[in-house]
Amino acid sequence: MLDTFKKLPKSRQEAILDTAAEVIAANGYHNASIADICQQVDISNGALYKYFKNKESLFRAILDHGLYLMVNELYKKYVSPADTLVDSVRNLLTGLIQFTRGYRQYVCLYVDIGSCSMNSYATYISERIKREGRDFFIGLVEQSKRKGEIDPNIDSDLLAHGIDSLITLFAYSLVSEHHGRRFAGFFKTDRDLTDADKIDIVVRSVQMMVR
Amino acid sequence: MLDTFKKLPKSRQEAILDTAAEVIAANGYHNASIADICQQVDISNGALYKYFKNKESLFRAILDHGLYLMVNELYKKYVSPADTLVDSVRNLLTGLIQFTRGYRQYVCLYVDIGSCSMNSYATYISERIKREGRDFFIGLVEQSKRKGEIDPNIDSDLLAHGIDSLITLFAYSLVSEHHGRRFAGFFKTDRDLTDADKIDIVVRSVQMMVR
Amino acid sequence: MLDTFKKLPKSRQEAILDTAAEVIAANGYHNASIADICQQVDISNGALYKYFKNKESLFRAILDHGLYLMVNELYKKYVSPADTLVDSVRNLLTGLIQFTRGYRQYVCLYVDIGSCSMNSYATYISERIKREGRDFFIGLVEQSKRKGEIDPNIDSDLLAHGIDSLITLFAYSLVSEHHGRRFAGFFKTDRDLTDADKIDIVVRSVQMMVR
Amino acid sequence: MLDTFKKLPKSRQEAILDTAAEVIAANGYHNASIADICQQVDISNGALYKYFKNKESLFRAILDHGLYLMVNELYKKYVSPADTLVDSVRNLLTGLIQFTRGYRQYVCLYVDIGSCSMNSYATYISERIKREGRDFFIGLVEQSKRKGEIDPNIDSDLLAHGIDSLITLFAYSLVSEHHGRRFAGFFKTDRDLTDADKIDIVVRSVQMMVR
DNA sequence: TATGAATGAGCCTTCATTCAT
DNA sequence: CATGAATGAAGGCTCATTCAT
Repeated sequence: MLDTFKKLPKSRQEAILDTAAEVIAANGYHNASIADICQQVDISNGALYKYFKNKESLFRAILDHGLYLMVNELYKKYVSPADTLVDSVRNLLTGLIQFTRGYRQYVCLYVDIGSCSMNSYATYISERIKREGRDFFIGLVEQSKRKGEIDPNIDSDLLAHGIDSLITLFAYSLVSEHHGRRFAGFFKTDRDLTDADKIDIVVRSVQMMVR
Repeated sequence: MLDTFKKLPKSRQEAILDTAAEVIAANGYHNASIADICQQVDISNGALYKYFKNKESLFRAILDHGLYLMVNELYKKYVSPADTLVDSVRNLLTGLIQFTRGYRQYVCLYVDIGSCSMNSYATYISERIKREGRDFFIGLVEQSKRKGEIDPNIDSDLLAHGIDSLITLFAYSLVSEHHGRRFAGFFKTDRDLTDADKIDIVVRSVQMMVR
Repeated sequence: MLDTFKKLPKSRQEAILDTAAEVIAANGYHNASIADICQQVDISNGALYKYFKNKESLFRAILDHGLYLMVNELYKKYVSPADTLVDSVRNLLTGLIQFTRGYRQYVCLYVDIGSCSMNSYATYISERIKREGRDFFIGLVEQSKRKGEIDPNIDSDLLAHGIDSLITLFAYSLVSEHHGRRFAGFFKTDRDLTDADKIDIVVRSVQMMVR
Repeated sequence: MLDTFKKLPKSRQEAILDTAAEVIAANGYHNASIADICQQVDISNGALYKYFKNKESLFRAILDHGLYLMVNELYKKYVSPADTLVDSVRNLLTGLIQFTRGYRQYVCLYVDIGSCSMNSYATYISERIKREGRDFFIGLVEQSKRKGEIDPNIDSDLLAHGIDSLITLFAYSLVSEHHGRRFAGFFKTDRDLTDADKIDIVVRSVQMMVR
C-alpha cells in the first residue's frame, strides 16, 4: 500500500478495498483481472498502481483490512464477558451471519486463504489470524471455567480448538458452495437449513463437548 | 473425458491424472497452465486435447479420480466394522496421513474445491463428496450405537457432523499452510506438533463429544 | 533463440531476422515494439515468443546474424590477399556500400550497439566484433608489410587501429544522420558528397598514414 | 524550453539539466522515464512540464547545454594558439578526460546522438556540432600550417577530418562499452590501457598522418 | 507557480485452444 | 492418432502528459 492510498479519505479507501475484495472473492486471486477490479472500483488502471505496488500488494491490503474487520466488527462486537460460553458462541454465530451480510467478500477470502494454491500468500496473514482466533477462543473457555460454568478439568486448548473448528466450518458454509452442502448434508429436512437451524446445530455441538 | 482417454491403459490414465493433479494442486486451477501440465505429464499439447475437451473437463476427470481414491483408498481401506468408533476415527486419521503421502495433490484439490472462487467447479463434485462423507460417518456412528458403545440418545447426525468437521480440518491441516498453522496454534509445545500429536488431539476431541 | 526457430527454413529465419532488425534499427531497441515487429514480419504475437524467449533474446539473435553477415558478406567477400593495402581498403569501402544497400538495418544496429545506453547489450557481442575487426585489419597490415608495400617500421597495431577508425566512421556515415553530416562537414563542395567522394577521402587518409 | 525555466537561477537550471542528462544517458532516451527524471532531479512531475513542453523539448535543452559545454569547457579551455598541432591534440585529449569526469553524461549523449535510432533527434543539433568541430579542427590545422609546423601541401580538410575521427573515437571509448573494447582491442598489453596510453596512441596516430 | 494524482493507451508476455501435417 | 506450431485476446504493469487544487 503506497502513501497515495493512505492519503485518500478513509471511506474511499474502504470502498476501494471492499470492491476489489469482491472481485477477487468472486473470481479467485489469479483469475481476477486488474482491469476488472479497476472497472468495478471505477478508477483508472494507472490509478490503482499509484495506490498499490502491484496485484499482490493490493491483495495484502485487502487481507489486512479483512483481519481488522474480523477483530473489530466480529470478535469485539458480538461477544460480551457477561455471557455464558454457550451464549457467547451463539452470539458469535449470529454476528457471523450479520458480518457475512455486510462483508461477504472478506469471508470468502478468509476461506480462500486456506486453499493450498494460496499457501504462499497465506504466509503473510495466517500467523496473525491464528493468534487472534486462538486468543479469542481460549479466552472464552477460560473465562467460562472461572465462572464455574464448565468442568475445570476439561482441556482448555482442546475445547477451544473444537469450538473454533465448528465455527470455522460454520463460517465456511455461509459462503462456500462445497461447505454449504457438506454442512447441510448431515441433516435431513424437507427444506433447506435456515440460518437459525445452522446456529442451533453448532450450539448443540458445543453443548455436546462441554456436557 | 473423451473416449480416446478411456482407451489408454489404466496405468497411463492414472499417471496422467496424478501428474496433472500435481501441477494444478501446486499452482491453483487458474494459475496452472496447460503447457506446464503437458510438459510435466510428458504428452503433447495436442494429445491432451484429444483426451479432454478442455481444461475444465480435465479438471473434472481429476476430481472424479480423487473422489474414487478417497472412497477406495481411504474410507474402504482403513476402517473395519469390528472397530469401535474411536478406533475407527484413529484408523481413518492414520489412513489420511498415509493417503496424503501417496496422493497429496488430491488432498490439496479437495481443500481447494472448498474455496469460494471454486464455487462453480464445486457444483460438479460436491454433491457426491458430501454423500460419501455423510453416509460413511453416519454409518460409523449408528454402527457404534448398535454395538452399545455410545449413548443411544446422542443425535447421530450431530455427532457425525462433529466428527466429520474435526477430521476435515485435520485433513486440511496436512496440506494447507493456513490450516496447519490454525490447527497447531491452539496447542503450545516447545516443538512442532507431530502427526501422532495431531491424531491424538482429534481422537480426544471425539471422546469429548461422546463422553 | 529456441528450437522452434531453428526448425524453420533458413530463408524464413533470415526473413524474420532481417525484418525484425529493420524495425529495431528504425526505432531503436527500447522504442521498437514487439507488436510492430510481429506486424512487419507478419507473424502472430504468440509465434514470436515460440521462436525467442523474449525481446532481448530476439535482439541477440539479430546481433549474431549481423556479425555473421559482416564477416561472410563483407570481410571475406570484398578483400583478396592479392590486393595491396590501399586496394584492400578501397574494396572494403566499396563492399561496405554494397553491404549497406542489402543490409542497412544491420549497419544501423552496429552503430547503435556503440551508444552508451546500449552498454549492457553491447557486452554480449562487442568482444566478438572487436576480435573479428582487429584480426582482419592487423592481418591486412602485416600482409602488406610482408609484401614490402609499406615501411616495416610502422607500428602495425597503430596503423590497423587508424584504418579501422576511418572505416568505422565511414560506415557510420552511411546510415547515421549525425555521422553523415560530420563526415561531409569537413569537405566543402557545391553538392553533396557522393559515395565515390567518400571512398576517395578515406583512401587518401590511409595513404596519408602510410606515406 | 519555456520561459519559466529561463527564470530559474542559472545554477538550478544547470542542476536540472545535468541530472536529467544523467538519467537519460544511463537509460537511453526512450527508456528513461519522466518519473525517474523528476525523482532524481527532485522536482515534481508538474514542474517539469512547466519548464519544458514535453520530453523531447527537455532533451533538446540538454543537447543544447551539452554543445555549450563542449565548446566552452573543452575547445576553448584546453587549447591555446601558442601550442603546436600535436600539443593541441594532446591537450584536447587530456581535456576530454577531464571533461568526461565532470560531464560524463553529456559525452554519453554525444555518442548516443550518433546512433541511427536517434536520427530524427540528431537533426536538431548535429549541424551545429558539425560546424563547431569542423571550424575548430580546420582552424587548428591551418594555424599549424601558418606556423610552418607541417607540410603546407597537406590537404587541410583531409587532415582535420582524420584528426577529428581519431579524437571522436577516443571520446567514444571513454564512455561506451563497445568503443572502449574496440579501441583497446588493437593493442595487446598484459593490463588494461590507461588513459595516458590511449592519449599516446592518438597522438602517435596524428604524428603518423603529418609526418 | 508548484504539486502530484489521474488517465488510458501501450508495453512485453502468457495462455487455452485449434489445426495442418 | 499424435504432434507442436500458430493464434490473438487478455494478462499485469508503465508511461508521457494533463489538470484540479
